Amino acid sequence: MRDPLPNFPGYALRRAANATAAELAGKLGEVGLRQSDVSVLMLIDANPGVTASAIGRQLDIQRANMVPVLKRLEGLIDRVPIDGKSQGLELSAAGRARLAEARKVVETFEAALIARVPAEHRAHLLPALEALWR
Amino acid sequence: MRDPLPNFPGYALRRAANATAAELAGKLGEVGLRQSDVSVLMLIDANPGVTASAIGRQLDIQRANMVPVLKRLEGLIDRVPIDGKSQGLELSAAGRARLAEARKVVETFEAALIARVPAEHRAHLLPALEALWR
DNA sequence: CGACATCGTTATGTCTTATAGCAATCGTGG
DNA sequence: CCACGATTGCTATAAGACATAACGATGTCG
Repeated sequence: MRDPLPNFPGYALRRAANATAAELAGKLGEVGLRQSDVSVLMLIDANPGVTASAIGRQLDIQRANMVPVLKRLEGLIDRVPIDGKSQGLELSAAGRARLAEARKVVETFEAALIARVPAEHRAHLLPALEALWR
Repeated sequence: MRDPLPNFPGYALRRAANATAAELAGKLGEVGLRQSDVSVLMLIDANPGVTASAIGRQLDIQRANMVPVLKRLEGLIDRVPIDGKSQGLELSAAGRARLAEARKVVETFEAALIARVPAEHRAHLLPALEALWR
C-alpha cells in the first residue's frame, strides 16, 4: 500500500511518540505506575516541597486533573502544609523506593530507545526534539 | 524549578509530539479537518479503492473507530462496492478540493517544523524518528 | 483594608480509543 | 463444491484522558 505519510516529519514524530509511549507504558505497568505518575514523582523528588499546582504547570496538567493523579499516588507522597492554602509535596520512604524501581525501568527503556537510532543520528535527536518543543 | 525530565529523549519526544500536534490541529481546524481526517484522505488519494479496514490497519485505527471518521468525511468520499462485503473508497471532487487545501496547510506546517530545528540536526530528524517507530 | 490572584477540590462534559459482538460475505483446503 | 475460518462493515458500550466551570478559603499587593 502506498503511504506518503511517513515522509512528513510531523507524522513520523507522532507515530514514534505513540509507539514508544505505548512501549514504556507497558514496562511501567509492571511496577504499577503510569508515565504521568513517574513524571510527577521525579519532579517531587527533584523539588521537595513543590505544590501540586506548580507540578501541573510544569507538566501541562490541569490543576483539577492533578487530583486523581495524586490520589493514585497515595502512600508514595506526603503532604506538608506550607500555609493555610498550599501544601508541599514530598516523597515518602515508599515513594522513594517505588521511584527507584521506576527509574530503573525508565533508564533501561531510554537506553534501548537511543540504541535503536543509528549511531550517526543519535546525538542529533534530543537537540532536534527540544527545538521543536520550545 | 528543577526538571530532569527533558533530558530523557522519550520524554522530549512525547512533549514535542504533543506540542506540534496541537499546533497542526489548530491550523487544520481552519479548514474544518482533523489530523486523522487528513491522514485518511491522503491514504485514499494515494490508493484509490482501498477499504476502510486497510486504512485502519495502516494508521492503527481500529476497524470500529473508522466508522465515525468516515461519517465525518461524508461528501468528501465515495464508496464503491468491490464485492458483497467490501467497499472501495475514493475521493469525490469535493474531497480532492478539500484535500488540496489541507495539503497546503500541512506542507506549510511541516516546512515551519523543520525550519525550527537547527540546520546541523535537520537532516537527522526523520531517519532517527523512523528508526524509533519501526 | 479591599481588590484580585491562587490553591485545592468537586462536578461535569467531551473526546478518543478499546472491546465485544453481529450478520453477511469471502476464500480456501479438503 | 462446500464447510469452515477469516474478514468486512457496523452497533453498542465501556474506559480513559482531558478541559471547563465553579466553589470556599486563603494569600498578596497596592
